[in-house]
Amino acid sequence: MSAPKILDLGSLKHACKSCSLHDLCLPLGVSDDELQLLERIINRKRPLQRKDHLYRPGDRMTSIYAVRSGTVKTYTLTDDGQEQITGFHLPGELLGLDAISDGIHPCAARALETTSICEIPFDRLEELSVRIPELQHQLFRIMSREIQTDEHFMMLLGKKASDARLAAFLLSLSSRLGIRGFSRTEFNLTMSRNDIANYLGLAVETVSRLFTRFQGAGLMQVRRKLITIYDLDGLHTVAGIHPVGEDLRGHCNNGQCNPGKSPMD
Amino acid sequence: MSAPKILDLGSLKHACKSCSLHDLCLPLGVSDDELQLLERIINRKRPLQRKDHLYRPGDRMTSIYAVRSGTVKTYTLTDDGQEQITGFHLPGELLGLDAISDGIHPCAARALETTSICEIPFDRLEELSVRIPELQHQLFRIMSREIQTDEHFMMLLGKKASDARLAAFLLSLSSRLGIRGFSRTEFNLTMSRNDIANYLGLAVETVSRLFTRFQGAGLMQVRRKLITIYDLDGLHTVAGIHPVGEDLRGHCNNGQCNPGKSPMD
DNA sequence: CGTATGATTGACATATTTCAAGGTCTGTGG
DNA sequence: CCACAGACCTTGAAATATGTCAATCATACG
Repeated sequence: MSAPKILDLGSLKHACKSCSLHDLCLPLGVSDDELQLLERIINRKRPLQRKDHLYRPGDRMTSIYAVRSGTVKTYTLTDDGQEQITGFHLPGELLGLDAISDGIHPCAARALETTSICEIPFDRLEELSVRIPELQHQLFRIMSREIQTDEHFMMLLGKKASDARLAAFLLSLSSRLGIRGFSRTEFNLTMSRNDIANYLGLAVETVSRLFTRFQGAGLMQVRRKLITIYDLDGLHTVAGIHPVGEDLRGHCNNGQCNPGKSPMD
Repeated sequence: MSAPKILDLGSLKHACKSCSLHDLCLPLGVSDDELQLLERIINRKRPLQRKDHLYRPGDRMTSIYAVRSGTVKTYTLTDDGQEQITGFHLPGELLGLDAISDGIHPCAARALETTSICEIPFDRLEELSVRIPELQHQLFRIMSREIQTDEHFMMLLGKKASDARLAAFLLSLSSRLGIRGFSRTEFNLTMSRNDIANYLGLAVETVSRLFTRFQGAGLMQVRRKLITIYDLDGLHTVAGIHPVGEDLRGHCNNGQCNPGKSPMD
């Protein structure tokens, strides 16, 4: 089908609330009218199957995307053809922001499992942002947060040892899933050990050993893909983050700082 | 409003062209009128002296900044109080974009030498962006570019050996200076070895040794702060970027491929 | 079932850090 | 102007975290 199914507004609005554009519209005073305008430009795409590409490096960028459900990894190829993963994108997160600059996707985006996606044509989003200043502001905020997250990640790669990296990675997943209403302590790794290692700049073997070590230390249980975290604070300590020290909320590199729970489950 | 000294438009426009907001206005069809509007909100700040802070972590963010001349480093503090440098900002580059999200600076910004800065109040820039869609677009592009650069840097930290990191760093400086009209092959490092090491996730000693090695290999000359690059292509090769043909001499992840001794003594 | 893919584990290699020392430059105060 | 202190940089030797290589094991999948 060329034209994606048109959804009635009520459900779409709900969709945005629980799903992805949460970030885009909700945290600010976007009126219902404006919300409708926004929703009207959003397309739902047919779900991606595992290993399907959403886009590839060099593709023309026309839209940005929000993950509704599933997981997407983004990666580039190094000059010698190796894959370098630049991020994992969970439900409610945007991707494609790195392509605005050139209008060409520098990365590939690929589903790690069956994944549904909302597509937001960027030119229309820009038009709308001119008409809805709050939306423009929110877009700036989202991109800024991405930059902040990236900086944080650089610190991880530049300064932290392997165990701290893996711990921080797990905590990041935990927190991001938690924000969307999933369990913070029990979840499935949708990416392979290889992907994790690649992302964290480590060897697969190192990641594997660390999992066993963390498990041995009673921090968590690892059964294949299934992670059960027993000791979040302990993981924080390994990650070199002081968990209780008042400031975990203050930073909250993930946005969503409001203590209020995600509305849906 | 304590309008800082009003500069005549001619000189300001010239200032923007040669200086910093080049990126912001020139590459697109911003009319003279619009350019004037933009220029009117920009303040020149009194020059920073070496080690002066432009802002500190936790400071309220009200403006973004463009480096007119000089160098600024931005850094965060890790949880255990160590400094982690997140970037060096050369003339013509913007900083503070990571603070839009929270309205609070997550990083500190500090001058590495006498530095002059333009300040752009962000709320006014946003207002203007609503009125000048091309400006909004350009801002999105700039932020997107930043994200892209960060992704690239992650790859460096995650995948590249120390020599490739340093080579890439030098090439980045070279290219960025070149863009602004400075020499690509001869420049001063305004940052200490310590800063470089910190930024690249290496030990100072490693950086020092690499400099000697690069010098011994005839890639460049290092005299204290003064860098003279003799072989840009060679540096590209070390950095793992194939500038032209691909000749990596087999495996050689180490820059010094000769199994014998390092060419220097 | 048997083959392919991914994960784990061990032994070994090595790039980079750490530790320690000495060298060089720069600014300062006598 | 010189001497000195302190910061910065370089160099060497030893320590180590992590990568590489190789073998085995578990799981998924046709």
